[in-house]
Amino acid sequence: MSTHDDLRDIALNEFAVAGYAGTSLQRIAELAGLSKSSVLYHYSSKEALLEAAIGPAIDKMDAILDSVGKAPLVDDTRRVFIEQFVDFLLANRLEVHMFINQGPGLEDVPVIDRANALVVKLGNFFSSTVSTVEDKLRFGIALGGAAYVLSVKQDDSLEILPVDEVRAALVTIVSELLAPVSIRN
Amino acid sequence: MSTHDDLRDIALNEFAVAGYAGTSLQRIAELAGLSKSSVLYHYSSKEALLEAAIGPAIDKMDAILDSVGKAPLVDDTRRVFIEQFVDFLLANRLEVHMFINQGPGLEDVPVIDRANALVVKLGNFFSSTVSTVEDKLRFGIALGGAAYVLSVKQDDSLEILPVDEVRAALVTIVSELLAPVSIRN
DNA sequence: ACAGTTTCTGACCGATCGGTCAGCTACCGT
DNA sequence: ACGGTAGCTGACCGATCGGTCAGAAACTGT
Repeated sequence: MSTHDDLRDIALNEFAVAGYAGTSLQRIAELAGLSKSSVLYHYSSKEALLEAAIGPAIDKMDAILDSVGKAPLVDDTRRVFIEQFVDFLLANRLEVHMFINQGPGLEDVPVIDRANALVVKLGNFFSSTVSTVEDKLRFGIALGGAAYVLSVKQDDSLEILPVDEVRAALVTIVSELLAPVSIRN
Repeated sequence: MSTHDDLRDIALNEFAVAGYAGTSLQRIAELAGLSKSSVLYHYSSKEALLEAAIGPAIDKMDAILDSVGKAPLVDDTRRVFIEQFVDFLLANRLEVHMFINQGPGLEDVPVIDRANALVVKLGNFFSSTVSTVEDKLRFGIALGGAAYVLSVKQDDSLEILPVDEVRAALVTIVSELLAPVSIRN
């Protein structure tokens, strides 16, 4: 893998675990075995590094939302979307954990604005069909809960578990959480 | 309210939204209408401020866990514990959100070690009865999801909702997530 | 062998960080 | 009226922050 991509991966990992503000360019440089100057050669600023770290994931999720369209979630459409959603979470767990938990408090950063807009978009997507207090909470718990459980995955014994099993369990749980009232009983 | 308590509340709020590393003593001082020196008069260090902000909540949750004892969660015991748990989350949403999401990455800070130990203790508490992959995920989603949804509560329209309704919905959802397999069907 | 480009570096910059300290101000009991 | 203490402040400290810049080093095609 190229030095450029190495830096992006290292930065993403550090941003997710220590926070954007809590991660220094010096620290990233040390982890990459480079000098701070070299990091700034590959990325013109700390913000550019953040953009490279979480920007693509935001674009991907945006694409998923657009492809599903504005149609209400019923039957197969709902099941397919949830599977896409879970796959996205599995492939981009650190990114999601980042802009879920650091989105507020990092305002005035362009890429963070996109991230926050994405979360709002996700919320509107679900609340288009339901909007009771409980259903709002259900959506938030599914999103924040999945992001959390996948972000600490590496610390627990969960890391060595087969991905397929985790995916299946996640689909089950998220489906249960997001099931419309008409189906829930 | 006293200046001392004011500072603790302001710090907790800023730590939760901007992160511990992302919050400067200068910022806290400005929000309190004081100088940085005054902040350090009331609290001897930034770490002491963190301890005051989240320490009490950790002690409270510890007490709850101890009072329930090591008995497996069955029948009424389980229901009572979940209600206590939800009430704790509602009363300490910022604290929980903090040491859930900033626990890793803030090592070497004494009070954070206590927080991390608490999360592990919580995990063991639930996995004493069940330990399948799905059940581990269910616990994590309930904990991380509830912490997330309550921490962003203020941004959404959720803020003005009656507390009772939120509490009831949370109890329902958490119970559903943490229900043992024998009950789930 | 040489010129050109990419990669990388140390020295340096102003700003801000957490924290110390001497001293100012305001209120309190006597 | 006065000494003591609690609250608060600006000046200052060394360290670290993100970022700039001139140039060394390494690799390229010819």
